[in-house]
Amino acid sequence: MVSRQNGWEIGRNGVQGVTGPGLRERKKQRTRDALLRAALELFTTKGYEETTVDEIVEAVDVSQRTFFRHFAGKQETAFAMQEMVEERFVRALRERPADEGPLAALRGAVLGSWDAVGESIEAVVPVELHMRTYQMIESTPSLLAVHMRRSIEMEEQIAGVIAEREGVDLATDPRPRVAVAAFSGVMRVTGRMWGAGEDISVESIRAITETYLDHLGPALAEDWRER
Amino acid sequence: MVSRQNGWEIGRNGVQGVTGPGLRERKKQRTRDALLRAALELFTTKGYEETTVDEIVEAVDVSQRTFFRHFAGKQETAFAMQEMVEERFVRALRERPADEGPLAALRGAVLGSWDAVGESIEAVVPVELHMRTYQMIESTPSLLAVHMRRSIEMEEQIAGVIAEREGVDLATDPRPRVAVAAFSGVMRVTGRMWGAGEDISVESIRAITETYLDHLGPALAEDWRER
DNA sequence: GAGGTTAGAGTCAGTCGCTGACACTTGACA
DNA sequence: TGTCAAGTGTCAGCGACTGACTCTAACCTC
Repeated sequence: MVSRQNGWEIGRNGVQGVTGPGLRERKKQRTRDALLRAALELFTTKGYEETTVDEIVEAVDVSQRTFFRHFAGKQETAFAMQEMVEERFVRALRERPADEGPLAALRGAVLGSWDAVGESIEAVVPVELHMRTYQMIESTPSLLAVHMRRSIEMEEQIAGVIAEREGVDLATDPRPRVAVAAFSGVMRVTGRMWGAGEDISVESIRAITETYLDHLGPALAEDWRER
Repeated sequence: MVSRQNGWEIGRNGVQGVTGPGLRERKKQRTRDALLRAALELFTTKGYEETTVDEIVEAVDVSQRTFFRHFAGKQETAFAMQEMVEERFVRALRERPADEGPLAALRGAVLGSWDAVGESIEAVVPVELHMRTYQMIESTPSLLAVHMRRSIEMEEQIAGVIAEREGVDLATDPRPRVAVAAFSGVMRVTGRMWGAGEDISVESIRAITETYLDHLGPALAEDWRER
């Protein structure tokens, strides 16, 4: 089956016209969410490498095969929430006022999406679990690796949005990619610094983000001594 | 055994005092180099994921266990050369004149180490094979992920060197990390652009590196329209 | 409401990356 | 020359993941 975003059957069953997802669909989603919660809970308590897929499926009481039908791999579960957040960020960036410069828009979008992160997430897993997951990713080498790759895939996407906003050609003008690369570099340091600290709150990472972005300009000045 | 960098036995056997590595050591090194060459050759011809460890050891005619005694994993073989290059870069950075600013020093070091890359490498594998390996890493998702993680580990190290050079405190001043993050971001875009092109030469990547670094300043200007 | 269709889940067997334990061979050194 | 141990081989086993097949129950049609 070509599963659509939400798998909604539109205007089919019954006389009501548009209905919600059917029982089958709901059951499927419930299984997926249960697997996800169980996985993240296990990862954050006993560690990612120390958690086997068998343990996850045992906690939800489904077969291993079912796990691999919902997720391409063990890793994918760790980034399921991350994916939602990133989607939100890109949308926020597209909606920034057109008169903002590239860096101002990026800054606005990232801070804005931190503010709104709670709502989208809580529907699937507790926000606190998501935050612990983020920290776990930062401190687990194999996940950190995937995290980095995902972030450069994001960079390409974001560079496209910036190029569009600024009306420049991505193929010939290196500035969108360079600006986004520098910005993302700072974002990554931010995440790492936050993960290394004790304060796991959303407010904390928001504050760190702001501080580090403020330093981007000065850091690139040629001589740091005469600031 | 605690294998040292080169495993040289100093001032032991015979009357000559300082001698080269013994027969055992040489044999070991030969096995390792053979495994490395075979692995990279297979990776670059039939693809990383499509190459099994069994195929590599078969090509060299040793047991699988031997492979895993020389390399922590299949991935490690893909980055063995990379490691040499990075070592060289850090050394080059430390040796930059003290009056250069942070970005100038980074730029000088990276361009300088591209120039010198050939010699260190050719001793183990043909430079052309190394270049193809680099391209393969860029185009293989799982390797790209590891590559990214390695590069942020490098960032931390480089930030330390920069902080030292500039006489600032890494613990309280975010500028070293921010500058290095921005610089590394650009370096990564550079590698990706090079990998996507057709020209696999060292000259090519050197030229791209220079071009992109030139754009770092302008790209961070607030308004691109009035440059 | 009966009956055919099919998506989702289970079972099983097998591949690949990787590790621990143990035995063997052969350089290294006294 | 004999002892020691580094480097290798063999074997058994774990964990992630896949393909092929079967079964169940939600579904859609009539």
